[in-house]
Amino acid sequence: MKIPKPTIKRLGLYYRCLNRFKDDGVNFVSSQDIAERLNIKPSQVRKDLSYFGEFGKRGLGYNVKKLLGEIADIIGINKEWNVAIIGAGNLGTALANYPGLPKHKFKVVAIFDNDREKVGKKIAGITVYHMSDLKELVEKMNIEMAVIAVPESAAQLVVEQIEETSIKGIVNFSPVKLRTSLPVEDVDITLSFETLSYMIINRMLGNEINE
Amino acid sequence: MKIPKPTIKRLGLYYRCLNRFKDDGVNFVSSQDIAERLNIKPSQVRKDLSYFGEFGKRGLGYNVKKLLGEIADIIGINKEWNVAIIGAGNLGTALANYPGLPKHKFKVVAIFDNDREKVGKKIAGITVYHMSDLKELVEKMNIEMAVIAVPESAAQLVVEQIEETSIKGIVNFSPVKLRTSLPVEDVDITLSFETLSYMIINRMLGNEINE
DNA sequence: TAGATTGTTAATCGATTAACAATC
DNA sequence: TAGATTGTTAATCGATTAACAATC
Repeated sequence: MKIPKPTIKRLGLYYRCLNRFKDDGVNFVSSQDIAERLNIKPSQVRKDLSYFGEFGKRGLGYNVKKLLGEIADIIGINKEWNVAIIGAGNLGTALANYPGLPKHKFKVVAIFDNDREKVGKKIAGITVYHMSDLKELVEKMNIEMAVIAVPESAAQLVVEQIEETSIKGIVNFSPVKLRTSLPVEDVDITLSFETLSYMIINRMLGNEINE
Repeated sequence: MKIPKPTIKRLGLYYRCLNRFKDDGVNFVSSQDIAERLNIKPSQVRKDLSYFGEFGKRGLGYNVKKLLGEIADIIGINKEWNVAIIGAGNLGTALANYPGLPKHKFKVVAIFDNDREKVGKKIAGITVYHMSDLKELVEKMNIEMAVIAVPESAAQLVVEQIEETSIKGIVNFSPVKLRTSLPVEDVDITLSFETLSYMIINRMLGNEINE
């Protein structure tokens, strides 16, 4: 079955939201409860979940812990992912230090850079290796995801080096459309600033904006 | 008129793409040329632009420099935006150092933090101030955008402090749905990793994925 | 003029929402 | 059983795409 991309994004949001409920000691939630917190419609929640199975009990709602497990299975965060950061600059350093990643089962196990000066150093306790060792270490360390945190000019080249390895997907922080057959998630920071810029201006002009 | 949100995002992509054409010395491009580079349909490009005016010449295409100017006007990057980063941790530091922001007219002019240890220091040449000075400095420095780069637990509190000032919009790096009437752009890093996780697993399972 | 490409309308596609029978 | 809430279908809404007359 064809699953809408927005549904996948929301699954991540449901997961987070359910964790809050769990922390609050809540055992059962309704689609209504979830929807309220996320500012969406209850039927959206039920529809999204229904793509993957029947997780609720009519009249009762969803068992929080059980649903957390189901969603973790669906999005694949029931296991730990080994991640390599490519680029030991500011962004790479920030991501290596970012506590949100290990907290969510994404473990940065290696950093790669082309600068021999940086190789051998440690960032957030993680060793920086030279790009030429990428293939070897990906196999050895069982790395499945790569983060592209290099300048725009180097991004496509890095992709080609990644494709030589068994890495299965890329989170791309560079503002370039990558040419690759691997799955890519773009995190486009300047685009977010530009969108905000548009929203501010048009709010000031009193124009209508969608969502 | 109601403009689709995806249209705004694409406007930013067109802008980038046109800059590449300009750098290559190209003077006129067709919707086809732009669409090819971005992997979308030419009619999408024309439709997006048509929300805002008639910028092309039939039979000829679009004047690259003129269209760059038009898009800059639309998304509001014909002027420089003064930006404050809230949170002088790793992420805040990375953003302060990120060359993509000033390059795109977003100038980080101040960093704010609650930690007295950090106040007075400089990051990427930008002074770190104490949160209690936010309101005063926002007025003095004419700051219009805030970047939330604080831990999840502090995010909503920061929003309330921002709302006391004349700041007009927020780029939010914390994984929390902010309650505010200001325009917010969320940059949800862990959600991107989770989406990639889903895509990898389902590609391996041979499932269909949308887009 | 002939060829090319726009701007726009209408058709299609996909995602969200309302409604409700099923059932805990 | 009565009340609540699911899972799912059908209706609606919104965004993308194809098609083509207008026109450079």
